[in-house]
Amino acid sequence: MRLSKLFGKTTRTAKVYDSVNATLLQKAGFIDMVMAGVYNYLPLGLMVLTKIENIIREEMNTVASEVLMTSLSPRSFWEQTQRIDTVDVLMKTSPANDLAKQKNDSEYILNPTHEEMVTPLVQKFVFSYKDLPQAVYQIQTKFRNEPRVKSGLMRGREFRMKDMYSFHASMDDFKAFYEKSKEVYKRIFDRLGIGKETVIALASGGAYTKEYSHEFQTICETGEDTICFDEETNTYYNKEVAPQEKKFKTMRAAEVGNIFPLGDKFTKDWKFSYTNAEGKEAPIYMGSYGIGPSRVMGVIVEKMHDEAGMIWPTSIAPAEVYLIVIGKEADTVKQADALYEELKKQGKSVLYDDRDVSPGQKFSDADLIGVPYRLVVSKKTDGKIEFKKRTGKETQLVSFEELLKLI
RNA sequence: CGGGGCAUAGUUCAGAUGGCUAGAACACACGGUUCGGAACCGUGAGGUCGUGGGUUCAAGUCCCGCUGCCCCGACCA
Repeated sequence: MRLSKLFGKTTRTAKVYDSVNATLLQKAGFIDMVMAGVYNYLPLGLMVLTKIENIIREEMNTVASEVLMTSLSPRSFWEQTQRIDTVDVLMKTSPANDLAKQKNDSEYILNPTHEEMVTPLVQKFVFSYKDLPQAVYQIQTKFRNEPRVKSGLMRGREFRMKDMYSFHASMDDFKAFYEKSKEVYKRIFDRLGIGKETVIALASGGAYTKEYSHEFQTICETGEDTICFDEETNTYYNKEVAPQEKKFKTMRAAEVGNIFPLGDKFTKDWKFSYTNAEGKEAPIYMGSYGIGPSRVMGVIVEKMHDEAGMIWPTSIAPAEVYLIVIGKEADTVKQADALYEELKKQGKSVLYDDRDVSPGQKFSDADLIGVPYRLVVSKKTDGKIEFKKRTGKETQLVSFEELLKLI
């Protein structure tokens, strides 16, 4: 798309935050803070978020069905599982006025997670062993009233989450699916460009199971978690559950995903069971599997940037190439316009910097926005195209055919 | 939830010890010059200094409450 037509702008006077992702994403016009931990996504930021979510979606579709559940839930659902008072990040609505108060109890929950929603939903369609297993997922906005938000997109009060829930007729079936989900998650993080630095760490399984849960932790200096690596057993632990030994190598990491066994906690609360092949009632076992796309976006900025700006992996960059035109001579503009159209025809996504601003600003913004390849067309390139990688220093003059081989 | 800091133009900020007819840069508008690393010159528009009280001849500046934001810690199915 043409930058002259794109809503949003880079700015020189952005506030410098402690976290790089909050600073750079706002400076580059990807996001806009509304209040602590709550951000608008502007076009460039939404492009990245959408690409992240689509990669997750493609991989999740291999093991589950996508649904979209509501953001609001009735208070009674949370009373059913007795989490109305124990989950302290719950955001509750207050009655709008006295009239609303008369009509109903007027208090709703803005869902921080969806076990309370998905269990009764699946219960409506599953009765027999023939209906199991089931796995559904959604990608949606979640609300958590965190006592302290911090670090830009890495911990907010409103954030994006992919959450999957699986339902099984037996523990064995659950375990097999749980292992399979790990493989799916690995593929997702590989495609997002952080696979090599993302490890699986054992973590607390929470209140409903004695087993460990598994966190997908991306090694990151500015992450909130500390993980420990046991070289003998080749195992990572979240520090919270690491055995009390001092032999571990510890490092900082950011939790980008978490999968955990739920046992029959929720299915029991909802009296959700099935009829087995012998005609007898049997318990249903559940698992829950999360990835935070907005947090992933923040973590990737934390890990991949330099003093000039962000450096996006190709798979989630807002575009593949950043095309700069310098000068207003008819020939130059014509060549740049034609190149833009040709690249689009070839299926390339292009940010075309056709703005009436100085060359210096275009170069600077290209680095800040951080798409993988930069192209320049000017009087100096003399009918050819200057090519440069965001991560490289040297430029080269190429023809259109040569360019297609490079990108 | 504890501790520290901050709140002034669209944005980022400067305004010691009270004297303000409140400034700068960036952004914006107009004119001109310029076109390979956030160009330059000129002109202009833009503010009830977060909010409610208080002290004072006088409050952006001092005191108290409230609200919001940033940072540290606790917390984080």
